[in-house]
Amino acid sequence: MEPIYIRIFKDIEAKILSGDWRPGDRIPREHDLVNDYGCSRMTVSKALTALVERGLVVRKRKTGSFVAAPQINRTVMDIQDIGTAATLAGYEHRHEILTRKIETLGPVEAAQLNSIAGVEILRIHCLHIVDGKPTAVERRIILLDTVPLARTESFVGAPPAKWLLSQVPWSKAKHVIRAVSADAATARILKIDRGDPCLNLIRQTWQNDRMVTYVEITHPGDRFQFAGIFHPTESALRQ
Amino acid sequence: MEPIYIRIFKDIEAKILSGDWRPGDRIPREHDLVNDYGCSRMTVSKALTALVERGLVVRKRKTGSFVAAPQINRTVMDIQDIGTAATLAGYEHRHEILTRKIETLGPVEAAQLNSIAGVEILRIHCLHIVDGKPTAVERRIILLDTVPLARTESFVGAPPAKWLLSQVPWSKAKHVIRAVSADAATARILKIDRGDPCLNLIRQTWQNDRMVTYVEITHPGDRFQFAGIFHPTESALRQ
DNA sequence: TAGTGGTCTAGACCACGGG
DNA sequence: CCGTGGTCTAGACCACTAT
Repeated sequence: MEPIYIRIFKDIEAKILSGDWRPGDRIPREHDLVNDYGCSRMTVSKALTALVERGLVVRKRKTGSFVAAPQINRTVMDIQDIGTAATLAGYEHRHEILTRKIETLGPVEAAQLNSIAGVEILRIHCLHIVDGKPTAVERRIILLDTVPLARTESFVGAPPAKWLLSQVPWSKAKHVIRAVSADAATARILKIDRGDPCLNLIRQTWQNDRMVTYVEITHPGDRFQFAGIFHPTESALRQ
Repeated sequence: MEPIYIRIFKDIEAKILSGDWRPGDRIPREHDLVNDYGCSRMTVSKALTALVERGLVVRKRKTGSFVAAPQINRTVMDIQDIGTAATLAGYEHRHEILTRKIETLGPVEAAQLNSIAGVEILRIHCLHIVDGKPTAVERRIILLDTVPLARTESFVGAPPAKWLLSQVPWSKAKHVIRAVSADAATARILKIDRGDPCLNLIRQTWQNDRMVTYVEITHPGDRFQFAGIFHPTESALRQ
């Protein structure tokens, strides 16, 4: 037996998606839905809350609930560490640490990262090999102040992304995706030609406003892509 | 006065983010939290539901609730139509329709799109100019069966993305982001060199399993990027 | 001021799943 | 079996805001 609040959710969602109720239209008051479905107001409220999360409805005190204005195109992308993605796709994955050194953060980089010059960092360069082919260069900075255990970690057993995930829960992440030309160093490492298009992912992670890590991952354009599917119903109801 | 369920949410979130409670650790039973906070079980449940959505907690019947395993790096990216993005960034935006013709979908393309050959489509090519510079080529297919009004729409007033959003609520979207080399046609339109790196976004949209549109948008690599910030607390609590 | 949603209670029964 | 979470009730008071 399907829960009542899911039935309410689906009914209203269908009305909106079919165009039967248009943006700006008023949705029945909670009290009316209580009567229609013969349930309590909490149950109606749970359905409406899910519809708000789904982005289909806006609720306003005193005035009522309405079909939301058409939304921007928002998508959820899983931006995984390369090893996990490769394993899921059924490929073998390994990594090589190219550089590993402890430095202090210079003023220029500190400004870029919105951090403080002079703090100790671990700088790591790492090559990822998937299915026998070089698939990504990872250039990473880890703030030793936030992650002291990184000082003695070799990253041979698990690549930095995976190791960090197991060490530090993160509370905020920022991503940028760009297309760039391979510079000479990158081309040499990835065994591609200089100037070839590359997909460039930058990720900066914080734990409670303390920066954890900054990483720039460069993929050959012909060997990698990001994909995201947005199934709004599922995400709103966790089904 | 902050709602109780938000206080509970924040307290547990802090325990997890600080590392005080580690992945796999058991969270107090709902009954215990009811005692701790002197509130009803529904209130506790609301907080825990939000923590599940946030990805910090998993709940299991009979066994209890636990700190979730470290999550993959999931981010929410706003993939907006170019006009909206440009306006938000404070730039002037205009578009030119390069091609607009009604066709039937060929078998090869139909297979690519997981659609049916022979259906009527509207094919549109469109150039986006932001801040006076060509910033994107848009190559789009609209299924006239799903969106019959497109047959007579000129797309002069509003670019296709914006017009579609106002016409058709979508229920599923799939995105792919790649880096590619500019081919000759694209390079000419965008006034860049052939082979220059380009950021390529593919979006396919459905309304209740009926395909609405397929679009491929190509940006010069040096004039566009995607950015996403994930503030999990805000998204889970809608604050 | 009055109508609407926002939150909350103090219970209840049920479904699931480990022992 | 029985402890846990999943859902639900029939109310209640409060906060906000359009009028």
